[in-house]
Amino acid sequence: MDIKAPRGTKDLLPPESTLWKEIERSVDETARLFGFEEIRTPLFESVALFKRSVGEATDIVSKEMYLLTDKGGEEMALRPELTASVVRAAIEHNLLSQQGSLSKLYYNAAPMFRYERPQKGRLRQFHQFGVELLGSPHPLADFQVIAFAYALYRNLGFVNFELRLNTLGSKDVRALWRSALVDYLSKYLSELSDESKRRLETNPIRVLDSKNQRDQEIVADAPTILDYLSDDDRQHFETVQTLLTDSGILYRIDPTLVRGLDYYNRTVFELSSSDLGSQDALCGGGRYDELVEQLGGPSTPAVGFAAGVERLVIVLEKLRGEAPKQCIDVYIVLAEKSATKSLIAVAATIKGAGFSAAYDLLDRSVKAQMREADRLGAKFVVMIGADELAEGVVTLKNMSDGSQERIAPYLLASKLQTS
RNA sequence: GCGGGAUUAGCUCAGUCGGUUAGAGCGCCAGAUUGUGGCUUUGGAGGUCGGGGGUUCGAGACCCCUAUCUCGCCCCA
Repeated sequence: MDIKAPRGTKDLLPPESTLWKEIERSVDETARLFGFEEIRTPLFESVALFKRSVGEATDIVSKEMYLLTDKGGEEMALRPELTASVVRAAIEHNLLSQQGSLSKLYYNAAPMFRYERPQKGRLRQFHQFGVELLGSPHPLADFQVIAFAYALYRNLGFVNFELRLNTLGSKDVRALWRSALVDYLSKYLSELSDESKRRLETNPIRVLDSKNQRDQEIVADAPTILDYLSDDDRQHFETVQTLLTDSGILYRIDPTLVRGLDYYNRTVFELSSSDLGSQDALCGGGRYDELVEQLGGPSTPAVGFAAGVERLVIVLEKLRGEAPKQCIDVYIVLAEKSATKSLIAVAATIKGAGFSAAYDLLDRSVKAQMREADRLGAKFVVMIGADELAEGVVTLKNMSDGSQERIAPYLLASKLQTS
């Protein structure tokens, strides 16, 4: 076959799909506990939405979007992220019209598209879950969003992850800091890596998380946002930290943590795992108090995060090793070919009692059927043959100890329930 | 978009200096066991050696192009 899945896309097959299902259930359950409700938005949106929210100069918008022009001549983009869409939907459906209204929304395993060079943990179609909490300026909102992410990873059994926290201050403060940063970095222009020289022009804040060693040495003494914070910003950030500390959530302040999307302000955070290699961010998020208004809605503070499902899966598989196979409760072996009527009746009885049942669909020998039962991890085998038919019974075999007995079919359900 | 590594059976991989019919383990199918799984044993099926071109008497191996995966850069979830 010469047609393959497009570069950077993946077919989701068992048993990995089982793990995905578990993650999705875990996200749903955590959302329920935190009182978040699900939102689903279109896979494509007007290009303008992302230009106005994520930022026209960002790589995501300037280089990585899947663009298409529909037959009506509208410029569309497959969504590269979901915050912009959620905010658009919240505005469009007046979820934010009331004073003091609050929206707690989440999304689960939602596909996103970015035209990037594929790598482990980085695909062109990838999937995220995340939350958006719209309407609260309070540090408790920041806390709740971080606590949501933290609880989720903890419940899935994560131990090796790190929560990094920073604040970007508010808009005017950030502008001041940014120009101080540019002044400082300019002094070292000749020593900076080429990449950082470029970023100094386009997005100086990103020089902070350069992986180049000399860059990092220079950055270590650079002016930090923490020195520029307003009293309100500082108070907000400290309260968030207090709330985290009080609930036993470990974090590290990382002044070099900056987010790649333009709309963030104040609190930003990232959860990362050393099991992932260079694409190590499990989830990232923060506060975006001006985005709603910027997209034409009422002035509404907000905070959220997004998490990569594929990266979570990589770490979980590493954590858990071989996936346990799904076992079936009962395999029905048909030893008398003409008895299909009994076969399907017995199968219906078993499934009616809430137990899973399977039987041979390939007209194979008894031996092959038994092998199949074993392979499927069947706890019991029900055998139907000429003898059983004549006596009006079935043979029930316990696969773990090999014992077997003949019983009337109507007793199967209760027998299975008590064993 | 830039640089490195990889691609051989369903899976994980070996394949020497370029040599004749491309191998192993696991998995799969069947027999030993005419109605009974696992363990053992015997046999069997399964390969356009990622694709295309070139060098050569001869290419899985060497050269070029290409696709995909992967590691790093970039970017980010």
